[in-house]
Amino acid sequence: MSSSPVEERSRAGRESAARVALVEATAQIMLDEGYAAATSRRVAAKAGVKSALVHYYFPTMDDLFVEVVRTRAEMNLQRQREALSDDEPLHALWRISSEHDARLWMEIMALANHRKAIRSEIAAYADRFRDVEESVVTLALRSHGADMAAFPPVVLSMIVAILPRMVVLEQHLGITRGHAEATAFVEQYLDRFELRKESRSDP
Amino acid sequence: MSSSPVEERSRAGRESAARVALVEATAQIMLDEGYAAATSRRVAAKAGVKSALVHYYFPTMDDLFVEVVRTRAEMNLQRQREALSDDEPLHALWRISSEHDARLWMEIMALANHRKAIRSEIAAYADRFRDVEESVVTLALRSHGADMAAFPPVVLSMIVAILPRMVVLEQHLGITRGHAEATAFVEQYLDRFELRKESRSDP
DNA sequence: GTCTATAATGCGATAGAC
DNA sequence: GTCTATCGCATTATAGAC
Repeated sequence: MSSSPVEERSRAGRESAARVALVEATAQIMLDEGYAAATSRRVAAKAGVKSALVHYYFPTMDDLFVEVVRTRAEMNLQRQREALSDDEPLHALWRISSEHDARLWMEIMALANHRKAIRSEIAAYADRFRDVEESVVTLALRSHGADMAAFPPVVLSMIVAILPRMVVLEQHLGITRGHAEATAFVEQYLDRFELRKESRSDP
Repeated sequence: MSSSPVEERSRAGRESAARVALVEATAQIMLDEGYAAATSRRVAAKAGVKSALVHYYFPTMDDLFVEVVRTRAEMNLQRQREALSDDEPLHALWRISSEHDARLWMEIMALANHRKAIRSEIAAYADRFRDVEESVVTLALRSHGADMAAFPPVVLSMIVAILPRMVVLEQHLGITRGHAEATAFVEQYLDRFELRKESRSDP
């Protein structure tokens, strides 16, 4: 290991500048031009290194894609953790979904449809993510004595997770119909289960 | 034109056997292996012709992809039209969404994210599709005197359209959490607005 | 309308120098 | 750890025979 003092805390060279740059460049190209455009030569150029280095860090391109999924999954789970300590975790989760880079995840899902390694990675992530979502929603509903048989928390959490992502995707395609109504509808339901009376326009 | 008597009714050679086979082969490869695998050579091989013929019918690969989108869009709009004459059009639309090839549309959307020609094509289709969905839902709600301000038809129609597609996609990725509950939830709402009392388990 | 042949480019991956 | 150089193959697209 040729770690300088500054790098010493990084885990076994997994965070060398070039490696991190390659993963980030790959995500960026996938987002901008699609997963098919993320070739070893293109990501190397964007990261400012030569393409042979891609194969030094990631023997196959699949290894690189898996690392992109892992990295972005951890980023999102971290954002989710932060949302839990929000005053209104339900609203915070909804906001995460909206800000979420839905378009990158669409690329990742399309990729996962045809690559086993990525499929397992994304499935594991989705399970962890939905775990947290469901428990937050369950808590919110319970504290309002909602009828959870008629309105299962996991369903509300799926709608809260999926609808805003779909709106983002559609907007990029030039589709806008129903978006305003869908957003208003979900927010109205969130308010119903998580509105701190003393905090709205009347502090 | 060298049309045989049988082919005479087809519009200006746009439906030659080879051309149709190429479009179908492309859709199949996109579904099975992703849009990146749909190369001129691969689709030609699958259609049983030589790759130069692909470029005879479709000067660029984008032209071919656009034709796939057009063809599948027309197929789905036709299925939708048939659903309208169903005894329970709301349930029929829900069924279409479920049977819908969500995975192919995911590929098409990923492709559309980065290719302008395909983007316009899919936007036009989505608008026509959602048009019909919305009016069917509006009719169903109105005939039950539902509160449409609190429950906008376009939102219900989005949920009815998106949720089952998402379930299909996730299932293929190995995610199952919440699927049964989501399905049951939507069906319960459909039944509420479109249940012919005399037809259920008591004919 | 369909083919053979080919040009020009880009790809993933590896060997080996430094 | 990063580079140069290269192998072998696939890609889109075109030219031109039939």
